[in-house]
Amino acid sequence: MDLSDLNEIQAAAVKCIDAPVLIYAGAGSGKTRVLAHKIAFLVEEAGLEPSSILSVTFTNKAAGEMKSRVAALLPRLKGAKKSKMPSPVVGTFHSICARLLRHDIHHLGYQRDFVIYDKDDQVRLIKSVLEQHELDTQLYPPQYFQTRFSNAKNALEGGEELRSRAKGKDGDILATVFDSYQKALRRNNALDFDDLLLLPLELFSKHTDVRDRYREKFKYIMVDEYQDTNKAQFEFVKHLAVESCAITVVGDDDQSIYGWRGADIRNILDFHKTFKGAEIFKLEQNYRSSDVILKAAYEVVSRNQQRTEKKLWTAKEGGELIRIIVAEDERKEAEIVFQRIQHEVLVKKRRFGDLVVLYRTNAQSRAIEDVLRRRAIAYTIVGGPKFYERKEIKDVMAYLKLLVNPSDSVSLDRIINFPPRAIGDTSMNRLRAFSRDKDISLFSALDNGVEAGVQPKQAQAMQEFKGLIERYRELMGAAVSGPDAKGKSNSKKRESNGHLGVVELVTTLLEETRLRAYYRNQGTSESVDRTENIKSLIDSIEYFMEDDPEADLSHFLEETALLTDVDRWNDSTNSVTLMTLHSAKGLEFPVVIMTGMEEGLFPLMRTDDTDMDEEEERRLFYVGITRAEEQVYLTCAKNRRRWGGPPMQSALSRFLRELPEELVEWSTDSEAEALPSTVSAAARKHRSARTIQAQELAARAVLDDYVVGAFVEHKLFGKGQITGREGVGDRLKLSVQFNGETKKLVAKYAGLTRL
DNA sequence: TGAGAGTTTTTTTTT
DNA sequence: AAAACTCTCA
Repeated sequence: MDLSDLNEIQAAAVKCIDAPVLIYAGAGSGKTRVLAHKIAFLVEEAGLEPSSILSVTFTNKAAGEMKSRVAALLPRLKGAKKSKMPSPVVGTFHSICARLLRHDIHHLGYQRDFVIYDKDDQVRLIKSVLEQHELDTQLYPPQYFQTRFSNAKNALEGGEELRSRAKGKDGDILATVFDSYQKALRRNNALDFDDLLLLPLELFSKHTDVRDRYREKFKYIMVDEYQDTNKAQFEFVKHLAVESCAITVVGDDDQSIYGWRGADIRNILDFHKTFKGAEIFKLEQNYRSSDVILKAAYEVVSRNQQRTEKKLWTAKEGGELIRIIVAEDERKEAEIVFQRIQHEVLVKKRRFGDLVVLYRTNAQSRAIEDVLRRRAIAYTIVGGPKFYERKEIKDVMAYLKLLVNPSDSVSLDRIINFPPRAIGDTSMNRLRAFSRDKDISLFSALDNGVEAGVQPKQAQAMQEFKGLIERYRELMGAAVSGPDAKGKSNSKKRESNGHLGVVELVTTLLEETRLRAYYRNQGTSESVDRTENIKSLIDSIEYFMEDDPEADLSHFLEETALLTDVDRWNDSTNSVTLMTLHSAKGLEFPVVIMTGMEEGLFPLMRTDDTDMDEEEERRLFYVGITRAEEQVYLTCAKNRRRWGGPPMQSALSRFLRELPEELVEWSTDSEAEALPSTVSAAARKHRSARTIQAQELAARAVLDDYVVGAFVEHKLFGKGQITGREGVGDRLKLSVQFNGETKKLVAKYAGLTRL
């Protein structure tokens, strides 16, 4: 097989298939290329079936990339009909485990149509457990339990460890609540994120026949971003590969940034202990960044004590200096971000899609977003207020989840009285007590309202609701038997007629429940957004179904639960990307603008408890810088307000001082504004840049001054005032009020002059 | 029971 | 500053 695309070390790592392989792959060292080649190599040279190779990636997006790169390398994969030729199994730990459990979870006494609880669902469930134990949720915040439980599970610990780690009564409470929480999950036929990783382990150790089946199936295992695996993930890999030793893992301890999520750096450092005779390769040639960027990044990260020594190098020389810009406050900082975008696009002739703005916390995006919106810069936010976490979306999803799995009491709780059906807390509490007493699911208890001591009117409403859900379950083609029957009913028999397509089903359901109408009739500007969001949820269900006509509702639910924000990010739209440093891992951009470079914010310091992990913060900084190919900007604000309070003075981030002086260039926002009036060479350069900008502005109206309220002049209509705007770039339309008459004009062609 | 006013908390990063 | 939660009154 042709490995001429690879350098010597890369090729050696690909060809080494007789021993476990650990590849230290620095940022931008071409590890995806290596992994893709190795899969192709295993197929071509070792004769493995593609479907017998399991490749674990960090995001689903990376999985998609991996698949298409492998396909490009394997002509027979590419040419063949997709359905004919099985492709390698590529996905994240979570999605691979979910798929596995859909197959085999019945061995553990769960039903296959389990739903996945996100953090919000978990907290709700914990809250109801706390109430059941009559614990004050003020004194015992559900959030806290959620974190503790998740950490415990990630470390493969349970109630006992929780008990012994905490002192005294707290330990008992933790253990008790944990126990009830687990039981509640099981009753609801639900798994939380951590269970997705844990249950396969339980399955493998209790049912070795199942484990052996998977060992047989997966003849070779590859794991990317190995430095970010936690204990459960490590055990999963170990189960499958410890005997065969047919495994390659790729990682970079300098890019380990998920310690807080249970990622265990020892997994990479102790790899050779678990997998005997491991071969280690270090990829140190970087194909992404300029020499300046690499040197700066190394200077910073090499201060860390806990790391294996490696130093990236590049064949490129020199590069643009790193620019640090100090702003007065976060508003000015956002202005600077805008100016730099403007500069890069107009002067350096870059596309908007070449730029990324990074920050430590999601909350920082707002100030930047405000300015970019005002300035009509097309931007895309990755993460932040997440679509699938919006209230209205969760409401609709709760209906869908309940259709798939009526045992899901968290979803039931959420929607039983939404839109209002006159079933309040009192009634529900009675019903809950009743269902616990009789040990039946909350859903089936809906029939027994009167028996549970609920008022007749409410009891009837409950029955009606149950009838509604059941009717739609039938329309959907689900087994009619209900939740308490054992889950041998297979989902795949909806060829039979009388069943609605998923989209029709959802639309009708939303009409009948009047949920959409509820939001539509609120009449607030917010409710307009919410209605829109519901619409786009339906659209995305439609797309999903078009993509995979075989899929059903539970597939859709699974996908939405496991997709990350980066997965949903469409990098082909030509717009500036805004995201957190964590989300940026694995990505690259010509220009990186890192904001909020202040002590306390980055490195981030929590005001209350535990002190920060300085080394991890530094690695995060390293990850940020090494995303850049050519240019890095670092900005900070001297004063910043955090959550509404008065502006607080902040000191420059220590990381700024750790950069070698000769590689950086400092300026402040006031200097930046003053530049054109001075006479230095740099300033002249800058001024000519401004001139170009002005011309470009008029011609392209991409970066414009057409703010609402501005006064403009039109050749024909004369003087007017801008009253509204829609669209961006060439499609920017302005509403302009001229002398009593309002006109809508396409900015590009209107030839307006700002007054 | 339901709506609206008033109060408190939140923010670290994410599967 | 916004969302989530609690309280009060009809």
